[in-house]
Amino acid sequence: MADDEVDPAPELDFWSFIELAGRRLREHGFGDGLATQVLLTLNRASDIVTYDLEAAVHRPRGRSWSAFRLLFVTWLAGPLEAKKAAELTGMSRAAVSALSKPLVAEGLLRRTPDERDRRAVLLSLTERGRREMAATFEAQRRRELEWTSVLTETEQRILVMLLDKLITDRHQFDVRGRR
Amino acid sequence: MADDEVDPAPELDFWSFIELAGRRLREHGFGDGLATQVLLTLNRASDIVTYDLEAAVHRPRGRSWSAFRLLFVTWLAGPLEAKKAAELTGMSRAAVSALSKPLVAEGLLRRTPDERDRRAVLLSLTERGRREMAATFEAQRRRELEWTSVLTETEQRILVMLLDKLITDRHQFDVRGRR
DNA sequence: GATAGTTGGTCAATGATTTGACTATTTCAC
DNA sequence: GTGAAATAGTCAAATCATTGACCAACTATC
Repeated sequence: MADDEVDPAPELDFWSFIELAGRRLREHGFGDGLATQVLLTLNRASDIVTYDLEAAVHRPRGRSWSAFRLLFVTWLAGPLEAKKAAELTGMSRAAVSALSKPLVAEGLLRRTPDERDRRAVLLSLTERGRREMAATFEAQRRRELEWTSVLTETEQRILVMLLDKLITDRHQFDVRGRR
Repeated sequence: MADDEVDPAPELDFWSFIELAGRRLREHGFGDGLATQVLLTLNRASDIVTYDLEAAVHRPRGRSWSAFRLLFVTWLAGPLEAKKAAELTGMSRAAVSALSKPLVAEGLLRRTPDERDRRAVLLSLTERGRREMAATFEAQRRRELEWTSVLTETEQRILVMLLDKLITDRHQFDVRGRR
């Protein structure tokens, strides 16, 4: 039966796949596939950029992407509870706990008991941590600018606005996610 | 009270953090932080949506997000080499190998040796696999529509266009990423 | 103010994915 | 053709993050 042999599509990369997918979904009666295309492209773009930043900026400096995120929010949001750091970075409290251990040992991060709530721990950067973050962020920023420079400033603002809109209005339907 | 330290920012969530970050980066002399904001928002949006789709659609059906992605590309791109499936889904060949094992055992996926290249294996869906994917994708599609319905069709097309632009032109600088 | 329930952080176990080594095959150069 | 280099898939080891259990501390209610 000739249902199985779809033509091998000689040069099938991610982009032609998206097109192919749209066509097939339409054949299967699944509408125009625009929503699928939006989310597929969103995920792919995020993965590619993140992978690049990690590989180009952070791994060479001996840091994981997650460690960078933790240092980054601590750098900018001042002394904050581990719980808050977990929320802002989008990781679990356990992950923050595990990640912070070596960073404290290396002298980048400080953990001070919270006066007001003795269960909690406040995270802040040491002077050394601040210096490293300033340097690391400068490198990351350069890379970010390379990525975003293919868009005009207006396009960048529109992009942010559309992404904001996409995830800010999500309370319309059941939200059980962790953030 | 004189909070000589950084004020604890009572209601600090991801969105106010983005604003705070912009302000702080400006203070530190790092420009307007627009590039940072673009990429931060991109990652966050992708994470939130993906997490939701996995939790709402796939985990309840006993599938991981990765397994779904593998089945999805196999469904739409017909019989394809494991290598190609890895490229399209953005995972490693080893991951495809590992993921496909239980799917074959469950009778959703078929692995047939490639006639032309006896090193390679062709992945395709069984009849049962096709039925499951049709049902699963219908559920995923409904969820996708809920997400994207806060944007007009034009906005969705612009979003895709901007994301395409962001990652298509990346060959300007060193690309060593895996895709 | 005692007690029940909640919350913050940590630990152990689990699951998932990557990298690198290895085998089998193919491709290329001569 | 023959041998060297490259490639597809798999396996083992290592990495990393999540969940759930747990303890300590806080909060609310009686």
